[in-house]
This record gives sequence, C-alpha cells and structure tokens, in this order.
Amino acid sequence: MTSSTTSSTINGTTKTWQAIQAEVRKRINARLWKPGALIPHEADLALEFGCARATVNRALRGLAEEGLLTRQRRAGTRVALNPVRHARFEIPVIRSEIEGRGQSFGFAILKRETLVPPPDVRARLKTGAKVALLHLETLYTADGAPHVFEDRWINLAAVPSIDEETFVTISPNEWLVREVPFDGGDFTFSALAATSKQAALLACELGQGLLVLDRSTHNAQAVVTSVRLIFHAGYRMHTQI
Amino acid sequence: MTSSTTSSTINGTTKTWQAIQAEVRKRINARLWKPGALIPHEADLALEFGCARATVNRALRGLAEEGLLTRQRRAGTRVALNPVRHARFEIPVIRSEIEGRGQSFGFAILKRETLVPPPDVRARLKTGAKVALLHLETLYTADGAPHVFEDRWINLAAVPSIDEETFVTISPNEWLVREVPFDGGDFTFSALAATSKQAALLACELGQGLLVLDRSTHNAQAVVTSVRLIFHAGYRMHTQI
DNA sequence: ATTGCTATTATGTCTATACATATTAGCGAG
DNA sequence: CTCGCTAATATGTATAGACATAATAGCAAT
Repeated sequence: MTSSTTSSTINGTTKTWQAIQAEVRKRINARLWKPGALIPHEADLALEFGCARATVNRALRGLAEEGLLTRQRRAGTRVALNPVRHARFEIPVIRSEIEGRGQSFGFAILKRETLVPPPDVRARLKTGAKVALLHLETLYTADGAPHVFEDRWINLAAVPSIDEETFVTISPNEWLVREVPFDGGDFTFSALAATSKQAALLACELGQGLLVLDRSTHNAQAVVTSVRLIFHAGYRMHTQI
Repeated sequence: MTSSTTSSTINGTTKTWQAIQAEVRKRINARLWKPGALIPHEADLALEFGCARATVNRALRGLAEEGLLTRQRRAGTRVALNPVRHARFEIPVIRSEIEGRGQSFGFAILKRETLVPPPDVRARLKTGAKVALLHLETLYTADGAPHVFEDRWINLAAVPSIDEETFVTISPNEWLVREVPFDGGDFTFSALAATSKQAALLACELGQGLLVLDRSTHNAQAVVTSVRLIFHAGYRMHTQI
C-alpha cells in the first residue's frame, strides 16, 4: 500500500540526533577524526546522514558542550585537542543524601549568634566592616553518628525573613535551599587535619584527614551565604561522568 | 516621566531563546512561578513571547538540563522542587593547569613496574587474579615544588602501545589523555593525613591534611586506568556554577 | 609589508509545520 | 470498583528554508 503514515520515511535507518552523536563519537574514538582535525561541516554531514542540517547541529552542539568538539563560526568544527573532561557533582540537600542511603537524619544547632564576622568572612560575603551577620554552627548526623559539621554565615540583608526561623524542624541547609533563590556560587574542595575540637565534634582521631567543602552562593544583589562543611573522617564524595 | 513601559515582555528586537531563558529564570526567582508549580506550556509561552514553539523549547530544555525545571511529556513543565545544583569541575591536564598559572611544569617517574596488583586495584580495574598491570608512580612539580603525587595502574590489555612509551618528554597523565579514548569514568574526592612517605614526597609536615582524588576511566571494553592523585598540602580545587 | 575593504563561509538561530511518543483523563465493560 | 481501551495533550524531535553573525581569505590601496 502507498501508506504515507509509516514512520521511517528515510531510506535505511532513521537518524535521530542521538544516533548522529553516537556515530561522531565512534569516529573520534576510532581516530578516524584525529584530535585537532577539522571534521566535515554540518551541511556535508547532513547530506551524508540523510537528515536536515538542524539535526546535525543539535548533535554536534551537544558534543561541543561536553568538550569533545570545539566549534567556531566560519572556522568549522574540530575534535578537541585536550578533551577537557568535566566532573559534575551533585550538591544535594544533606537530608536527602542521608535519607537516600536509608539512614536516619538529624541535626543540632550548636551556635547561633549575630555579629560582625572576621575579615576573611567579610571578604567572602563582600559586606562592610560594621555589618553584622548571622552565624550558625550545625552538626548533621546520620543514624546518630556525626556526618558533617557546618559553619555558616548568612547575609541578613539578603535574607531578612531568616530572623523568624527557629530551625527546630528544618535545618539551615534545607531552609536556605528552599527559601532563597540564587543565581550562582562557587565551590572549593580542600583537606585539613582534624583539630581537637573537630575530632571531638566528628568523633574521629586527632589529626585525621577531613574533606572540606567551602561554598558561597549569591543572587543578583549580594552574596547570600557562605558555608564551610567539614565532613566526617572517611567521607568520600563521588560522581560519574 | 511617564511610566511608559507596561511591556509584558521584551518585545521587538531580540526574542532569542536566551532572552526567554532569562525571563523564565526571573519569574522563578521572583516566585511568580513557585517551586513545584506548573508553568504555561510551550505553545502558550510561544504565543506570549511572540516566537515559535521551537524557540521556547530550546530555552526550557536548557533550564531543565540545569535542573531548574522538570519536564514530562503530557504532564507539562514545572519548577523543580529542590533545585539540585550541580558543580562542574574541570579535570584538566596537569601540565595545562600548572602552565596556565604561569608556573613551570615538571614531572619525575618514581617507579615503573609491571605486576599483578593488590586486590583493591584488581577490583577497580576488573582484572583477573593473574593479570599483570603497569604501575607508575609519578611526582608532578610546579616551579620545582611538589604539586601532586600520582599513583597509577594501567590495563595493558586496553592500552598495549604504552609499552613503547618511555615518558621522558610526555607525562603519563598527558599521554593517556591524548592517546586513549574513553567513554566514562568516576571521580571520588577524599582526604587523608600525610604519612611520612607522603610528607617527604610532597614536602609537607607529617600529618597534614591532603586532598585526594581517585579516578578511574573506562572505554566500551574495559577499565583503562585507575589513578590516585594526592595533592600538595593547601591545594584547593575550585569551581563556579 | 601593512592596512582596510569585501566576499565567502560555517556555525548560530529562528520559523512554520509535521509527526512521534509518553502520559494522563475519561469512559465503558466486566 | 477495577481493568482496559481510547482520546486528548504536552513535550520531543525532525524538516526545509531563511537570515544573522563571526571569522577567514583574498584583493586593493597606501
């Protein structure tokens, strides 16, 4: 029958943009297209794959975002010389992370005060020498065991409503994620050897290596909060690419 | 003067997908569209912004990839309940990282041997109990100072040509990135306190906290290599979102 | 040789239309 | 009330055609 409703209008195989991506990936891996080399331009590939240029564009754009290709107008598309790989870490809400492992989540506010912070914190939050900030120290636990110690400074000007929050039922971590929209931030991983205070808090030996994550988040107006998370000994932050 | 602009949106000149993204972001941040809420569907937005549905699709797809929106066929698009944020770390070639800071790069192969690895390495590389692997220990330096100690195991079956490489002019790190295509891998950050050996290698105090990055990379066939990088004391790995 | 214009070219984006596909809502039979 | 079918619907993808934009190459004038 001359039914025009059949799906595969294209001879041979239906070439979705994902199929094209896979094919391009294969050619790069097989060194058919070598690092640094120019690959055929979109129109040619569209012709070869029997699809529209927009479909090729969709495929190549994705690979460029991954860092596998570099593209430039007029100059064309080439295989990346140094395939800069990106590791994407999910930064979850602490409660979700713990409960996701089937453990019980808990937290305790160890300190809550409003004062002018030390210079390094002032620098991170870009606040003046006389501006008081909210300072919170919280210990998060998993199945009762110390999980992470959080040392947080909050810009009250950016989050005024936080004054009314007691943090009895919701942790500072979760409250901020839920209530404060933000545009960006920065993350820094580092390591330190446990001081006696940290060893006591996190129930580890004095001098053990601890993973540290410093994070500050900002919106369009100001730096909202800056936090240092010191994880329990042996904690590993994992991701796949 | 007169409050002339009652403009519902940016009209006229540019209604690019990026402008639409920005507008949607603004509405989410302004809580006009609250977390969990359904937003108008693509056709409606296209009508409102005066553009084609494909353009709206492009904008919303990007926001969904970021994790700010969740989209489902037939069900529509809603603002993500807990915006899982992603930190994207670039994993550069060590030489590029050092030279990018204007420092001089160097490396020294401390050990090169071929032997059956211990069980934990066997597990990571998924090799048999009798398969010998190439083991390399390398110290990378920046301006002559220790930068990172690399302890690497390489699956010879996956990278046979490595036997001929002397690593005199090119480091193992760079050689592998350049010569061995891979599909994926996983990363784990952790911390340890410097042992006396590590302290000597990295020129730091005994017991200092050191940042550790374990990485293994695989292609379609096998796990190609597994590496542990132990960074010098005080090293900070930074990224922005 | 250097500068400056212009034509060329490959990617970037937008449009209008069409069909595919997943998921839900509704309805009828058991 | 539940199961199973069908219709409705929002996103996902593909298409041809068009124009925009950046970067290059070539050529001309200084």
